[in-house]
Amino acid sequence: MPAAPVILWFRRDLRLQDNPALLAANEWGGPVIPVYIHDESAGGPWSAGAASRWWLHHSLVKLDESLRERGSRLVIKSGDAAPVLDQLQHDLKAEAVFWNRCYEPASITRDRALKRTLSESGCDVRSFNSALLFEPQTIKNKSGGPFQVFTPYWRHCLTLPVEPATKITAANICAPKTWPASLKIDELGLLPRLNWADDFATHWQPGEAGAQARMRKFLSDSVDSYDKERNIPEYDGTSRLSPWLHFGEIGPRQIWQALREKSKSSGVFPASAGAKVFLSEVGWREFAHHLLYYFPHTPEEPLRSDFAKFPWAKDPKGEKLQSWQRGRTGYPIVDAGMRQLWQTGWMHNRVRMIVASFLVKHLRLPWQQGADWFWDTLVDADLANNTLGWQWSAGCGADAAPYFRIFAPVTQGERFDANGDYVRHWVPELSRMPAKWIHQPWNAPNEVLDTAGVRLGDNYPQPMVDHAAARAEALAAFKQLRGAAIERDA
DNA sequence: TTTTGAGTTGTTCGA
DNA sequence: GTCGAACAACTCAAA
Repeated sequence: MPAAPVILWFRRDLRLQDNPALLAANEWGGPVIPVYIHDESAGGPWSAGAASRWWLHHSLVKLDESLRERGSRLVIKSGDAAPVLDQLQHDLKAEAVFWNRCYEPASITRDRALKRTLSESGCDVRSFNSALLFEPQTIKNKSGGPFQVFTPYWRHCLTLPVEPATKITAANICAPKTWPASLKIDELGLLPRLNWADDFATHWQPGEAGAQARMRKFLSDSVDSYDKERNIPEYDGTSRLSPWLHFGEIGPRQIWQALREKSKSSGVFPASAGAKVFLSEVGWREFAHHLLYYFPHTPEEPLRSDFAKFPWAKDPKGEKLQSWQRGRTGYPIVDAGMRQLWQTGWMHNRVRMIVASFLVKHLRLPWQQGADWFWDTLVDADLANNTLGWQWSAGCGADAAPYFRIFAPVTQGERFDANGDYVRHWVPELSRMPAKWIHQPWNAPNEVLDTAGVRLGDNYPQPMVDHAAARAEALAAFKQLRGAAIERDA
C-alpha cells in the first residue's frame, strides 16, 4: 500500500546533507513534498533584511536545483505559514509533516501552535535538530538555569557527545505523481528592485555547494593559523561561513565532523591552536542561540535592565547615524568597515567590533540602531548572533565587556591593519596615503595630504568626534548609569 | 550554604 | 620603547 505523502517543510535548513528531517521524510515510505513558505511576518519585527533576501533568493534556486537532481523539486508558497501548511496538508491528504527546529522566539511560538493543530488533525508531526551542536533546551547549569557566561557554557558543552552529521545515500527523493501548485522563486520578490546587490555575486556563492567549497578552502588554507590571522581584516583568515550557517546551507555538525577528520592523522582534536579557537567561535554561535532561547526579549531590550536608562546622545535628524552607516565618520578603519558591509553584505569580525564600539561609545547612539542597520545590510544577519554581538559591544549583554573597554579606532587600525591595505581597499579616497598616516589623516602633514590627494572636509571627512573627548564622555555616561543604579537600589 | 575565582577580542598612564 | 598596573563592581559558576 503506498503511504500518504509527507510534507518536508524547509525553513532555515536549506541543504540536503546532514538534514535529519529530509532523511526521515525519505524513509517515511510515501512521496515527499518539499515546501518552502515565504512568510514576511514570520520574524515579527525581524523579517529578513534586504541583503538576507538577496541571499535567500539564490539559496532557494540552488536548493531547487539539487532537489531536481534527485527527482524532486521545491514547492514554493507564500503567506502566513500556519494556514498555508494547514491547507497544503489538507489538499495533499498528507499524513506527516517534518521539519528541522528553529530557535527564535517568534518561530518557537508559531511551531508550537502548529505542532498542536497538525497533530490534532491526525498528522504525524516530527521536528529535528539540524542547526546546532547543542540545543538550548538540553543545556542547563547545575542550578537548572541557563548559562550566562561563555567559558563555563562551552566547557560544559564540550563534555557532551555530538551527534554525527547524517548523509542521504538514496539517489532519489520519493516524488509524488502530481505536484501541488507552486510559485516561481522570482515571484517572491526577494531580489532588490535596484541593482545595488549586483556586486554581491562576485563575493558569494549561496547554496550548499558553495558552503562546502568555502569550508574546504578554509580548512585547508586558513584554519590552522586562524588564531593569529583572524584579526587581520585584509587577510582571508576567517571562515566566512556565517551566511551559509544562518540559512542552514551548512550545519555545525558538518563543521565539527570535518575538523575531526582533519585531526585524525595527529590524533589530537582539535588539531591545532587555530582549530581550537575556530571551534570556540562555533561555540559562540551556539551560545548566542542559547541566550536568545532563554532571554527572548534581548533583540529589543538590554539583558542588563539598568542599561535601559543609559544616557544616549541626541541625534534628532539622524545625521550621526547616517554618517556612520555611510562610512563617513572620518575614522578610516570605521569607514572602511561600513563600506565593506554596504558593498559586500559582510564585514570582518574585528572591524564589526570596532564600528560597533564607535557607534555605541564614541557617538553614544543606542546599540539597537546599529543592530537594525546590520540586520538590513548583512547577508549573514542572524537574530541570535546579531543580538549577542551588539549587546556585548554596548556592555549590556550577558558576557558584557567591562565598561572601560572602548576601542580606540586609530590604535585598532594601526594594530590590525598596520600597512593600511584594508583601508585602501574600501576607502579609495585614502588609497595613496602612506601607512604612517592612513589611520589618522587629520594628523598628517599638509604635504603628505597634498601628495595623496586628500582634502579633509572635502573629499574625505574630518573626524566627526574627537577620540579622547568622546571616550571621556562615554566613561562619564557609564558612571552616571552606575550612580542611577545605586540610587535605585538604595 | 558560603566562599572564591573568573570573566573573548582594551586603553592609558607612569615607571 | 616596553611593561605592568589600574580602570568598578558585579554576577555567575563551581568548589
